Amino acid sequence: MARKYVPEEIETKWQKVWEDEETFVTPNPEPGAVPVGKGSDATYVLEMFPYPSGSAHMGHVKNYTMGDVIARFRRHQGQRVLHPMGYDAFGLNSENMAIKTGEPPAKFTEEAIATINRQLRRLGVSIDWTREVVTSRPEYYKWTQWLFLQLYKKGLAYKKEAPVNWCPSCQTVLANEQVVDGACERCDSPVEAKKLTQWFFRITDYAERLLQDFDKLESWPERVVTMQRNWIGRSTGADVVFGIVDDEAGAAGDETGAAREDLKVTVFTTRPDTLFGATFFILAPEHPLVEGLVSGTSCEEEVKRYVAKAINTSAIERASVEKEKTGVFTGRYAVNPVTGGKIPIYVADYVMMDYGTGAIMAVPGHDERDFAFAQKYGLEVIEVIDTPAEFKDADGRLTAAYPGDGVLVNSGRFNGLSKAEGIVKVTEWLKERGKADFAVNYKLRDWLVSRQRYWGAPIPIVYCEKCGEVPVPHEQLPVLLPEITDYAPKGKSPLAAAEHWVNTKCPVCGGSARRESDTMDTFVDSSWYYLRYVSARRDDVAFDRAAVDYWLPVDQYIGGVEHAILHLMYSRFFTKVLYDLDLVGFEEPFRRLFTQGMIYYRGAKMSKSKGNVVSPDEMVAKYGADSVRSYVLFMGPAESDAEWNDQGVEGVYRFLGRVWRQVTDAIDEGLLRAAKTAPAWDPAALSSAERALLVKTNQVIEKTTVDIGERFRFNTALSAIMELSNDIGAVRTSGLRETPSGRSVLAFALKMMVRLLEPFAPHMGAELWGMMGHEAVWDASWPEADSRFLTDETIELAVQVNGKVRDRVVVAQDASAEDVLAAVKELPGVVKYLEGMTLVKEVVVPGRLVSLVVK
RNA sequence: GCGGGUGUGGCGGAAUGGCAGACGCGCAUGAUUUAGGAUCAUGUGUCUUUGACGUGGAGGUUCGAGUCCUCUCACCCGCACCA
Repeated sequence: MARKYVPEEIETKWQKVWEDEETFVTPNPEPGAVPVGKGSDATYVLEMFPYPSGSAHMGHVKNYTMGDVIARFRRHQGQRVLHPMGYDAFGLNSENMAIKTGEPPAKFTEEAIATINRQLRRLGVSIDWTREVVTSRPEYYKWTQWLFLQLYKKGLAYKKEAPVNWCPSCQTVLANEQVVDGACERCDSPVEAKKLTQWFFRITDYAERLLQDFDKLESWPERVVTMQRNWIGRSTGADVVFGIVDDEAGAAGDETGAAREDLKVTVFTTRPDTLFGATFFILAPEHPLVEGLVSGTSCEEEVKRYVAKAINTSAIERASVEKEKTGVFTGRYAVNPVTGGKIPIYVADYVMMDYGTGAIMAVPGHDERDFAFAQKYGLEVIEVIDTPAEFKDADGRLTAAYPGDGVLVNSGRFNGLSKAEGIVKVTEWLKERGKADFAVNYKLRDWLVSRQRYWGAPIPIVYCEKCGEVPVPHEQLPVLLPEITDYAPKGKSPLAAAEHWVNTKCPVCGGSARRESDTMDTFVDSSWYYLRYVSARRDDVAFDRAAVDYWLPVDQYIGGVEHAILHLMYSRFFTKVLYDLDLVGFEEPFRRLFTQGMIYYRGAKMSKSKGNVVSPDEMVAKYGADSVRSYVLFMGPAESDAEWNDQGVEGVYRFLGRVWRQVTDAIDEGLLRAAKTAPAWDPAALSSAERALLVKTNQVIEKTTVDIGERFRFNTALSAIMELSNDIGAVRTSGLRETPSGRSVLAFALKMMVRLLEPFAPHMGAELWGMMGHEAVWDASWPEADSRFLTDETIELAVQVNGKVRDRVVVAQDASAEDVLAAVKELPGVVKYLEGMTLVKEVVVPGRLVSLVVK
């Protein structure tokens, strides 16, 4: 008697089998057993590892299911698949819990890991758990610290004073990500800028390679590449040196004025061609020259007041484009290096200290911002690029800045050049005179990695009274996090208060020393975890080179687009550094990247505060893992956002129930007792109904293979399998089961349906495949479509006359165009439209349609 | 402002330049059932229905356009005084 479909029963059964038999454990090849380099049989499928806050959500379910479908599919194709899992376990969630409760963050972290671990196993994700990594455990962060030291030795990790985000209420430094609209994410107080000495990684050294190596990627979403490109923000132009002179009256600055004539300020500009139109000069309020320039002048008071105000204005407010431009005159002048003319120097907060040199030449005629400033302060505007009339008033004066292309005018010897020529010629002319050079500028800043936080990897540096800054030697790693009781930050890292830990001995001279008390940004942990998986249990190396060479780079990386910039760019940077250190043999870690869309519910992103969360646990309990897995991929294209629909998951559950019944009923009828291998059908001996089902089955094999393997269109793969199920259902009452060949076709269709569905619904796949008398569906090779049965013998073509479908014609699949046309011209629906007309064109699209044009 | 993307039934969505709406949800009718649920069958873009119209809008290319080109509107995402 057919068993009822009880997902929980079969799912827990197979999950236990997979666990007990270590089905998905994939060891590294024995040393020497494989050729050096990436294994031709090796595939690395990786999903971004979760941050363990509480429990897994539907986004995780989608992410890990997608990876699992691909991993299972590749295994069926004969690949050895590395499909590991781990936890990005350092970070603020557990730390904030610790601050609130006084209990150690490790406790919350490990609890969350246990929960997510259980959830992933309950979903039947085929993971090699022997490779699990947890970034907050000493056996992992030992190697994070080791990597820090590799960068340190290369001069890529360094300290400098830098402004950071400071929350006065929480008494702590915040990461940029924790600053939301200029306010603290946790308490909403406005964030202040504070100068602190911080550790940085010199990612700017790699800016050019990070841009160039996009060419080395096989398949990344264009928008991710674009976002990174914009973030790196390369622009080309020139550094131009301006001299500074005293004001003509010389009243206030007489005594020091002489010295200032030698003073030089460099600006970066993308438009050296407009230099003749530079009518004033601006310094950022934070520019180091400002104070000296104005000291003792009549402008001093006003400038100092302005600077103080600008520095106290929040970054968000100051960066607002809508804000009216403001500035103050310094009483000093710069010398335009091409005209020799004196131009006034202003201080204005629309010039930022952290881009370029913090000083600009202002060309109001051809820069909108400079134009607005010139208007407000009555400064001269000169047209130096021939400007279209719509930018001018009746007198020919500019009414708006013209930033476009044009011919140079009012520019002396350079008149008549194009914008592009002007950029080159003006720079070259100045370069010969030592006043400029070609320059490239990036928006990318060095990566600030120190955090004044407890729950992170300690930076492995000690400060010795005698030897200064000393890296912790390899043998002394890991620098363990000390156990403390008060996790609340008080302006510096909670670690700084752990005196017994901070006080240590200098590794060089043995004298008394103090440990660095800052910890590393958690993005450091996640920038190399994909390497650790290959050697997760090794305690003598971070990763084994031969194993890395065999498995990496990652063939398919899958995750959310929210990591488009930070995580993905930091990982690319790390890989390049490791390549330069000859620790890995490739420069890009992720060959193919897939960014999945988010799951919404009731019109919004799921969140606990909105109370619109769909719990994976509840859904799995109600419908089973197979249904939840299948539904998250059936919702729509995996890369698009999609809205969770309670009835949608029910529909998929019904579909799986139908598959279950179709197969179990067939087994009860003895239909599947047929031979275990596919019979070699004789095309000529098949009835049309048999052939139709056989063709459908082969078409679905073909489509599913392409949809999973090449297109990542899981929704259409599932649709196709549903169609197959519908067709199987439709022959239930037909005569198909009355003949041996009919029964064998039906049995074949049922088997293929189970096989094709298995990556999505692996438990049902294992159960039904077993009930059919086979073993270990997860090891079976992927079905291949039989090209003899991909099309039917006859096909129906639509017949168009002047673009409108007027009739249909059934012809042999391989009929010639002549035969088709001859048949078409007999059709009553066509004859009607041909009468009294002249046939001017005939188009036959094989397998599609026929199109006739008449006049 | 700059960059990227998306617009198709009541809903999610499908469609190498070739019969728009596959598949699923929902809905309707029927069968089964004491009833409900489940299951099965049939139907389901719109309209003034012998036919016409339909993929945000307007043009264009083509025998043929959701798909390619030009312009335009709406929404979403990223960056944003980047010199």
